[in-house]
Amino acid sequence: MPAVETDQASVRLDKLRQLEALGIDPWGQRFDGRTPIGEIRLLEPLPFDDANPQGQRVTAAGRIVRHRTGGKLHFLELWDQSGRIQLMIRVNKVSELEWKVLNLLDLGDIVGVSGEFGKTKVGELTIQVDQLTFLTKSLEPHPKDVFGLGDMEYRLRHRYLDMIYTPETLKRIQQRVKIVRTIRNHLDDQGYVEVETPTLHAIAGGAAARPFDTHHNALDLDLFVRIALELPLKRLLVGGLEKVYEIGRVFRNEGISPRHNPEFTMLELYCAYGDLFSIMELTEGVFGACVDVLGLGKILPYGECQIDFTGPWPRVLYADIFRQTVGVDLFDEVGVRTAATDNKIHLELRDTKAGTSTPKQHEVLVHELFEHLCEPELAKSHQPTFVYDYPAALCPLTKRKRENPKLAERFELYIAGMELANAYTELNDPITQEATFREQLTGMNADDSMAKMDDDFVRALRHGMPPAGGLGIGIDRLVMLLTNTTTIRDVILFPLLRPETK
RNA sequence: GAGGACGUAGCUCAGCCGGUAGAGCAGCUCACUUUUAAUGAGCGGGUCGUGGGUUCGAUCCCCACCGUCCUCACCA
Repeated sequence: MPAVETDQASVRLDKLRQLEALGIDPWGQRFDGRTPIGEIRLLEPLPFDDANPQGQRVTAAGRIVRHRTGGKLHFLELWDQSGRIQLMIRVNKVSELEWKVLNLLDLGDIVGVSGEFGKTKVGELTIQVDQLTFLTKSLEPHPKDVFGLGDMEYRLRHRYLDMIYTPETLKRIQQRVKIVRTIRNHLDDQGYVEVETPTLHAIAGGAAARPFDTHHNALDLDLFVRIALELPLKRLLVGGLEKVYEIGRVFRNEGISPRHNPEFTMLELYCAYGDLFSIMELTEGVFGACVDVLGLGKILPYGECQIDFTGPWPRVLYADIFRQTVGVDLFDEVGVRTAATDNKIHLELRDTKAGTSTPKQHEVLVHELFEHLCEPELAKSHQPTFVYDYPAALCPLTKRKRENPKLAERFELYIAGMELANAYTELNDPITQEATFREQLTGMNADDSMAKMDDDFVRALRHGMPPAGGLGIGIDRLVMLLTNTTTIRDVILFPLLRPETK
């Protein structure tokens, strides 16, 4: 007895050949007149009555995701991006050719159908098919969806299957689109203009992160892929755009975690004549619009907790939360060093390559203490909280407070322990800007410094940038928060994975 | 970068003390004109991530590598 061909892909290829033998194009043609399944499901479902058909005629197209065969009666489920619906196909309702095609269908094939919409005896919304059009053959077996897709790697390497068989995935994609569109509408309504600025930068400024390097051959020029949108947008403020924003991809050559992907999407906006506090209100407005568009009320679940987005949100001073949590004053250098030692924070930065170590500057220690002690404290409440007035040394692009130049007018928005937004009253004094670009924080890795001399940017400021407020929002984290998603990989369609090696 | 866990059929997963592999679904064949994870009968399907080692014998123990996940570090 010859070996039976059992490989599922081969079986499917064989069915493709059989379709061709029947004169069917296995890759299909234009198919007009379909209605999304989600809309069909809203029609009035009348019970089927052969003698007196009253149901509405509908046409749909999509993927076969289930197939219950009977002798002369088949039930299938058809899936499209708007939903699923049952198909009922009876032998005496379709042509002989269509019946042969039906018996060659595999899970994952794409078909178009027309027929009467109604409900079966048990009340299931159904299309009783009288026209079956084959549209696309699937040559690979699809995962059986009954128990869902469990393996993260499989889901990420086959995102297209994840979209079909893990309903939450498609839903999150759709919600992300809604959220981003809502942000654009909200800003456009307030007179903001959206722009696109370069991705390739000669100087990777605007944030503290390691950039990706690249090279332009014709100019023989080393370049970086942008790590932030900030500096080009502020040049546009100089140029007279008063309310400007960009939603764009930025790239940071750093670790990957449930909250970090090497490329992610940022919103940055700048508002001439605004400041830190006008930006707080704007931020509440943007978040509020996004929360509203989901239509789930003002209180959304995130993991174990409930987040109440009703504004205005609490505003707490960095210095206050520092004093309360760490127990010493922000500017108490001795106290801070003691607290750092007590909390096992190293007072020196060791450069293992150079074999040297440098004592860390006061503000670096302050912020390490803040991250170790204050951020967990902030995470306990889960509720949106603005933390503002940061140590100036940590903020080279931020305007100093007039009454205390050791503080800068910066806030970060914390929700559920995540940093969701970062905003400044923008530094528009070119003399101070040049000085902060020159000042390297001592005890901080040079790669990580936000202070990178950018003469061209300083020159722009020297021509006069209006006082302004600026805001950055991590769109991926915002979508995570609003869609109750705990890993950034599930709000990014194709997060970075190592390529498979055969 | 450090530590931990995992990798078995198309998918989801079992596999005990080391004795050469199992289930459900999917696939194939047959039956079935109202199913809902349809049902009934039967049949196929595996380089147990890769490469070494120990052993009479390795999916199982050891080492290395590859990949994924988690925690930490990094991300001021």
